Amino acid sequence: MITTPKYTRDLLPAEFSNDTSAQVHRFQFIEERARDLFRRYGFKEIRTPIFEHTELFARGVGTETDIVSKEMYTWKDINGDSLTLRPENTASVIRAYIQHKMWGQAETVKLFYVGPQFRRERGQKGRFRQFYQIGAEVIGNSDNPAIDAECIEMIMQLVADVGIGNAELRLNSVGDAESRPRFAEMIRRELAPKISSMCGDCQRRYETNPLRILDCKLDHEVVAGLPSTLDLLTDDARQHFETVCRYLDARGISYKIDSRLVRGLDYYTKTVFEVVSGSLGSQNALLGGGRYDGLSKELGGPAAKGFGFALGLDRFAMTIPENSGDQGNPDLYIAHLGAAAFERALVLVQGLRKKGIAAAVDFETRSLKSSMKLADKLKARYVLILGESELASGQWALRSMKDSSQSTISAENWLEEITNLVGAEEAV
RNA sequence: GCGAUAGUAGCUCAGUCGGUUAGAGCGCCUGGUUGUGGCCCAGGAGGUCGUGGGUUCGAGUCCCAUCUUUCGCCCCA
Repeated sequence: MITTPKYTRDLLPAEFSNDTSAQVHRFQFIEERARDLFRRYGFKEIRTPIFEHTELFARGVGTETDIVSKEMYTWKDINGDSLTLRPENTASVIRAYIQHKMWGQAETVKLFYVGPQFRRERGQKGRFRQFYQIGAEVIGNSDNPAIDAECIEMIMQLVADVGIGNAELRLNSVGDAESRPRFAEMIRRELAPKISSMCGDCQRRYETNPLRILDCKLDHEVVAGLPSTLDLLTDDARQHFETVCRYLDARGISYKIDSRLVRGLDYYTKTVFEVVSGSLGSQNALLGGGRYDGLSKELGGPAAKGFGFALGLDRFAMTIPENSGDQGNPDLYIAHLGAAAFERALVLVQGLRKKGIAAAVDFETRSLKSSMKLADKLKARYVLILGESELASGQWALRSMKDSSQSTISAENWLEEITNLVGAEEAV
């Protein structure tokens, strides 16, 4: 039997999946809520290729990151190009911003994306080799803290809209280009006497990227003893961060400042944040993001500033309440008896579907009993019973599966009567 | 890449010390008299016990290998 590749999975309709966190209607529900928010906040959708030139991610994400150094699906195309399945989407969006010279059209560009990303990681709860992200980016001349605050506001609104209650927002600033060397210098100075006893990763990071040591879980006691990097921010970066905090306060958005929060992508500057949920297990980040003022230039574009975030749809789907989303069951099922009724039913569903009603009909003619069973299994809200006596009398029976009540539909006015009854409740 | 778990029916699982035709619940199909779902009752279909090798008179059960799952480390969404 051919199955899904390692650590990938099918997202299925609810009736085919016991694993609620892999049911498509939950993903659709989250996407719908997100799209509605993006519309209100003025974000337009962008769809970038699922693969790009490898160089884009190497330069954009950073060669020192885990993602680029060991998690990318990279292959050589026939013409010799090195191509890579996108491990994240921000670099692609910035690439598109540059390629299409968007800065010439609008001072501030607001884009969002929805789609699969690929990283060759070992699977685990909430982590897959093909996973889905929704993200948004604000790109332009301005690095006004109001942008940071508005994006965070929007994303926290989404968290609330989909019904996630126990999420915590963590906030930090990783500083600007001038702050970074101060962090590194401080960390090297403080850790010089202790580094030989720290873990292998930290010893390597000590040389290559000292900031990442803050992320270490093994030597967290040593890390906890370090001075806060927030004290080392340049005036500009500090002021920016304080303003973001003030703007969030004004909106009534609560957050926890975590000076050890370091993100694994190299492009972040100043504001970084993530939202975690206690109910996720070890991979507890629901979403993450921040500011990346150097990325456009790094990729050969203008010196545009940027702010963005990505949320893990798979993890959202695990966290939203049990009954979220509409499984798409029929509004009405037609139980037909006999050849004449069957042919009539085929035309009736066409009319109902044109009116926006989810009408179902079985292609086999069967007993009324098994038709009713099927309607029950399909979770149809109503059953229209169409048999010989109904056709003869012009009085059709419409049964509510919820309360077992039955009413009569007249053959002359059937479409209106049914739409009124079935469609009216639909709107509720 | 490292560590740990598990793999028996569509699903969730039981299966004793190695010993006859491998079980249960749920689901599915059929029936319980005329054209009415759920509840109940009866019957039925469905399994190379992940795969390959080995030990043995005999392997779902023991050994080795391999694949896959899940969870943790790492890292991220």
